[in-house]
Amino acid sequence: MTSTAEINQQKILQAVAAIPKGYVCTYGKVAELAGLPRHARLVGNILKKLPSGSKIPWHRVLNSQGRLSFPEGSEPWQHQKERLELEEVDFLNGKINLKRYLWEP
DNA sequence: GTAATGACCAGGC
DNA sequence: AGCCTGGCCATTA
Repeated sequence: MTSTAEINQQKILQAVAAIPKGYVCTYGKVAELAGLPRHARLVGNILKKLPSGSKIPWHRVLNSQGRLSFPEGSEPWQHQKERLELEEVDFLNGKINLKRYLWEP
């Protein structure tokens, strides 16, 4: 079915997949890069439903505060943090320095 | 059809 | 720093 989500999902996933290794992006930016301004929320909704094993680097997507969108200390939070650290993204005080790692084309 | 929810954001206090 | 509000849009009940 060619629902809106179907199309937007591809655009958003494509935008997320375009984030280079070692960089991160915010939800708002991802939506904007996908050609869907102000769809930040939709990005979260889609990533949430994303099947595990997907090749989408969802861990490179953060909220505008440079923090992970999960409660600090939770399982998915640790998982995402770990993945980012493997890509040379450093955490300072539990937050990421967006000035340094934010990907802006 | 309406109402509530969400891995959000920016602005105001 | 924090918390609340309005907005945005798709999904879900």
